[in-house]
Amino acid sequence: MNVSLKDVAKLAGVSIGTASQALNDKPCLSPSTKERVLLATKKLNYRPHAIAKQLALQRTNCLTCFVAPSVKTTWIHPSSWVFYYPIIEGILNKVIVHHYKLLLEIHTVEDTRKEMLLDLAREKSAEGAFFVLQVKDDYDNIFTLKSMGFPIVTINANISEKISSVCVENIKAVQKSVEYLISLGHQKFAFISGPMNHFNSLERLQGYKKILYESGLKVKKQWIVEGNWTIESGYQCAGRIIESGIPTAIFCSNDHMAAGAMKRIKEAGLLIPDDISVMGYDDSNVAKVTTPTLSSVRQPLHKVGELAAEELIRLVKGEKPDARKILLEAEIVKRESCAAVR
Amino acid sequence: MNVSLKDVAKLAGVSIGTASQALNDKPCLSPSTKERVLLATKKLNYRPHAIAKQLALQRTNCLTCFVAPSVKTTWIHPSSWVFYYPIIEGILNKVIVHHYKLLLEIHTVEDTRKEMLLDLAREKSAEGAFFVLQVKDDYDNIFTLKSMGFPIVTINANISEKISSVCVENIKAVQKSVEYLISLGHQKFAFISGPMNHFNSLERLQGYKKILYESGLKVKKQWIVEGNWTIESGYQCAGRIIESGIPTAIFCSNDHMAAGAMKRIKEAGLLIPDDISVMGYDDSNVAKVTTPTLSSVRQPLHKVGELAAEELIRLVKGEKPDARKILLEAEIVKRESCAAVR
DNA sequence: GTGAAAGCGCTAACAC
DNA sequence: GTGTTAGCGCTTTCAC
Repeated sequence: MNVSLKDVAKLAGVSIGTASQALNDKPCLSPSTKERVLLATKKLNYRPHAIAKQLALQRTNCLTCFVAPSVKTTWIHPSSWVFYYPIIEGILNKVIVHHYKLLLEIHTVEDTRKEMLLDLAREKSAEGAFFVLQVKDDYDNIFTLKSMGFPIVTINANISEKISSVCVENIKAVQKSVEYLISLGHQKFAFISGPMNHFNSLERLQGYKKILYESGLKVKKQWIVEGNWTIESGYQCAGRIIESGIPTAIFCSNDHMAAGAMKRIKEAGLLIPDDISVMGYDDSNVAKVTTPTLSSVRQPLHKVGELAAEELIRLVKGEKPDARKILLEAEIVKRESCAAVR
Repeated sequence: MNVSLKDVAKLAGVSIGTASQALNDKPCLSPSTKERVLLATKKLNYRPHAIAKQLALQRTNCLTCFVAPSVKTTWIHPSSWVFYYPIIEGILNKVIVHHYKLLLEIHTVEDTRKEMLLDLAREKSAEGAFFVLQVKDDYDNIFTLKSMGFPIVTINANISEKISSVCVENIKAVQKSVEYLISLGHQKFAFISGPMNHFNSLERLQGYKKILYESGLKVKKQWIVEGNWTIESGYQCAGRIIESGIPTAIFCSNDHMAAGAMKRIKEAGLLIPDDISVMGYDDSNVAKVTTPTLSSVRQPLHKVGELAAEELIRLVKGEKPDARKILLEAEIVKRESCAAVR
């Protein structure tokens, strides 16, 4: 049933070693025998046994993408998919042109602390790994993995100078957003954050504080509230903000929370953008269907995945294994939810 | 650097064969030697070389998920992610408990027609494959793959009696939705479809026609229009419907098109649900943030993935390789966009 | 119980 | 140019 190199060699009337050379385009082979082997290959519909080849060559042509959401009690929330999926797609897009395959693993953050993680390097089933990180945590095992010589690229977080990473400049993006709102005359800002242990949340908040400070505007503590990325939490957060007075603009750390906030704002009898401007983040489809449509921040997530893939493949191939810190810029997408302050 | 079984054996003072037995819990081994081997394993931080093991055992513990979107000119559209992602997550969830790994591949439909597809069986790097199918097409290569004895489960399409599949009952779901609308007094229905070469589109349309026919309502041809799943296309389609008169209810084949349709309806000065009720499909986040919120159809996509994984693993293990056709039921999620006809 | 040896399917170094 | 052979790291059969 299964045709092996031996069968091909026999049919072509050559030795198995010669057959191997013919298939791998080695020089020093008479064109005629090469042709005979290739013909036999066709006839028998032969395809090399991937595993045997991997063992002989000591390379698997396989990378793994390790997605570590926050606590994975049940399923990853849709507000996170919109973040993960384009990245994975970008990775896949590049990985395939370099003839690599991609394993996908979704684990909890806790799992990265387990001994298991080091098996990635010891089992040798993948040649390198992407870590899509969300939660600020102790990533000692990833450092260890790296120090074992295992090629790694972290995505959405730079956890060490020695480990390559690809991220979007959250801080800058938020600064640009707030600057845009300031240019519309806004001075009273509120901020709805994601969970405070998430890289993205922390950086976005940092950017927010920074630009407000630099612009000489005061940061009102009651107007910084923490949600959990969901629509519902956005709704709650907006409620808490309103209790402490009415800002003229609310920056939300993602579109889902922004949508929830908009609902709450409307229920309070306030108009968007007339009374309050709202800004989201992610430029997801949600931003396009709210009423009014939501201004947001578009991150080049496909590009993040593509660059991460190119970087990891570079590391795997062993070219100058110096770590790179790749930063991409996001862009503001202006829609109806932001307007000049009255 | 790399510790192999040989090193473990040497440290434990046994032969390599014995070491292997100890690690694999074979009987007929004195507890004392077994313990010595295990101790050496710990000391050396040994982990078996995955590829070598695979070659010896002739099994890879690896499955592949082949996602075949329609034409993949650029990137998969967000309206499709909301469909793919939960399925993949469900697969992953089950696959991992059976100690399998998952390869992810995204290709075009055309790719499934290429000889390359058969390499899946010949290269032996994966033991089985999921095919997430969207487009009605000629899937001869998948049949061939199956006939080569390669375990396969198709998702979202049943392309052969002989190939196991897991699907959601589109027809029934649409029937339930329309029945719900009929119970609200609606009689004048319009239908916004996805691309007519997509399995889901065809089945949903079929369900629509069936229930209207069975209910003695007439199917107005101008009120069946084809979109492409996007918000924009929903907007266009609604426009075309309105040109031929005003129905009291519009069924949309996904939430994104429904959101687009709602926008167009409002622009025409009509009220939702007062003048027109709108129903979506997918129960995505989009449905929760439109104004009014959108009634929709929730598919158990995680479950689809989980069942597909269990089925494929069953096939891989060779238990009764008879094909199964697994059908799951969707449920209606009632929100504000549907109301009794005035 | 344990060790020796063959074999999984391929590549690569080295004779001829 | 081509064939032979020794691995790659593991499992498993079969003597001892």
